[in-house]
Formats: sequence, structure tokens, C-alpha cells
Amino acid sequence: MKDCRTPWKGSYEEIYGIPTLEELGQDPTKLGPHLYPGGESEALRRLDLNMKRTAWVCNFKKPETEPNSLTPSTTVLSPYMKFGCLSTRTFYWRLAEIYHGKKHSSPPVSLHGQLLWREFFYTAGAGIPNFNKMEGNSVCVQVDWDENKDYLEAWREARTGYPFIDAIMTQLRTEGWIHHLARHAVACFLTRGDLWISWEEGQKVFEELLLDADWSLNAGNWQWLSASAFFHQFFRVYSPVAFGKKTDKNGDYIKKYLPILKKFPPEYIYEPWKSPRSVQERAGCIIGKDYPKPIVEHETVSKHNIQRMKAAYARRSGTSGEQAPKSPSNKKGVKRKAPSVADLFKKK
DNA sequence: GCGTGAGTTGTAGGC
DNA sequence: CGCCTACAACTCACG
Repeated sequence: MKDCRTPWKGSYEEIYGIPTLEELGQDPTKLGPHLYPGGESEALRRLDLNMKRTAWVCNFKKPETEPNSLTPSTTVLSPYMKFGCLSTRTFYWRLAEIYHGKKHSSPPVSLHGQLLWREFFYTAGAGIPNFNKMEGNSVCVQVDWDENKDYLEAWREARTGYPFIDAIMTQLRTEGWIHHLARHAVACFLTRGDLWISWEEGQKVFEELLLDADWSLNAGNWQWLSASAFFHQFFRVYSPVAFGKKTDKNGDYIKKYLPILKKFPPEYIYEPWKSPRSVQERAGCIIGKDYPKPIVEHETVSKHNIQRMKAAYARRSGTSGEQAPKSPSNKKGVKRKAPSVADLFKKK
């Protein structure tokens, strides 16, 4: 029988070892902080640290955690699970032990719930063809997204002129992890909320910049946030101004990631373009020069975009010939809806 | 086929 | 500050 073992040589590290940052063309002095070092030991240490807080674990409700706290309000175990440093089963049963005999939160909002969401998207990703695309994806609403290179670049490079959005995109770029609700805010902004750019473009950026980027979860959550699949209440739009204020009135998160804005008073930190010239001068930051003006007016475009979503949904429901499956039961070209997500999970 | 209620995580305004 | 409602309005599961 053939020997399939990895050949061992004295030069193993040289041939198979992990390349240095310099070898990858990176300048370590120009990179962000190294907040989430890899490896199983680190993953288990982090798991232990989180699981020690039993009351916090038992009370955990995902929607109530904060997108813009200065230290993460959730576990940040996702990068470790993505790379296989932490087993989901280890995490799941550890939680079960802690829950045992205690009052605790439940799925979908509990920590157990978060693991179940992961399984849900894995199932969807494995079973639905073209899950990371709009076209040919049976659960995805077909939307007439715009191509707008300037808007896409502004979003990606944290130059939208909305401090909350730009702060999040800066944290993403420098630290590689942002809170789930921060992802909601920037994803909604890119797609159905403001810029009307395809979720596939956002998916590519997250794939590159998120340490925890995971194929099925990335595709599934982008469809969720753009109201293309799973979630359909497209009239619920995140405000790039109001949403962050709920948990960070002073804008400390913005000041951390966008230091150019740090001298603005709290009443203007989320919308500095509304501040009088004198305030901008005192802050040492002129809007339109030192920090961009908003690239879109949220109040206007979000209302318009809701109408575009409404139209996209209307086109979808039954009337779309190209989407209607040509099955024998539909050979007369009867108007027919695309199969729902639930249909796809049903046993035949 | 139709009505009803639920849907992890909206916002603005009133009390 | 927390709770309520209106806003405009979707799909999906279930009876």
C-alpha cells in the first residue's frame, strides 16, 4: 500500500511553515491591533473566559447586545469556529452544562440559538444551488440593484460621510471583527437601505475582511439583511444616524475609529454635516474637506428604496415567467410562485 | 382559499 | 427611561 503520510524533512518549517507577514507583503507596523490570535489554546482560553460568566451566559439575548461597545459585547468565538480552533460541539455541550438546572434564555436569541443559526445557514448553503448569488438562487428575491462603483468604494473605504457607518467599516478593516448588529447596519446601508448595491458586493468585502467569514453564513446573512431571503420586512430600515445612538449616545465608538471627528460634541457626532461652521472649526474638522459630506440623504433614498423593494417583490410573486419552474404540473405556464425556503427543507 | 399571528436585532413620537 | 402606537406593509405557517 502506498505511504500517504506527509513526508518529514528537517526543512519542514521552511517548506510547509506559516509565512511571515513580511512574506505576505504586509508591513506589521501599519496593521491594526492583533486582537484575536489564532489557535486552539487561545480558542479554549477564550471559551473558558466567557463561560465563567454564568449569569451572563444564561441571560444572553443576542438582539440586546451592543453593536458599538468599545470592547466586544459578544464572545468573538466565531473566528475560532470558522478556522476549526473551537468545536461547535464543545461549545454546545459546555453551554448545556451551564444551563442545566438554571433559568436561561432560549433559541433563537440565546447562545445555543446562535449555534443553531449556524446550522441553519449551513443546511441552506449545502442544499440550495447558487446560494452565494442572486441569479439562479431559488430562495433569493431578484432585485434590480444598481452598479455604482463610487458608492461601493465609499462604503468599502469608510468614506460614506455617515460616521456610524464609517466607524464600523474602519473597525472591520483594522480589527477583522465587528458586532453582528454593526454588520446589520452597514449591510442594510449598502443594499436596500441606502446605496442600492447588490448584497453580492458586500459579501465579497466581508469575505476578504472578516476573520470569521464563513461561506454559508456570509451568503445567508447578506440575503437576510438585504431582505432577499429569510427576512422580508424590507420596510424596517436601519438609520445610519439613529441606530448607533441607542447604545452610544456620546459617540465614543465613532471617536475611537474616526479620530478626525473626536472633537465634535455629542449632538453632532452622528451627523457632523449639520453642525455650524464654528463648531466644525473648533473641532478642527471641516465637513466636505477633512471628512466627507454624506454621499446620500438617508431620509430621501431609504423611502425611495422601500418602493423599489416593493416593486421587486411584486414582480416576484407569481408573475415572473423566468422564475416559474417548468415542472409537469406547471406545463401550461400557470402563474406560480417560486418555492419558499420552507418548501426546500420539506421532505419529498 | 382566507384570515390570523409571528417574524433574533426599525424609527419616530407621545406619555 | 421604558412602554406604547403609528408608520407602511412583507412572507410564511397554520387552522
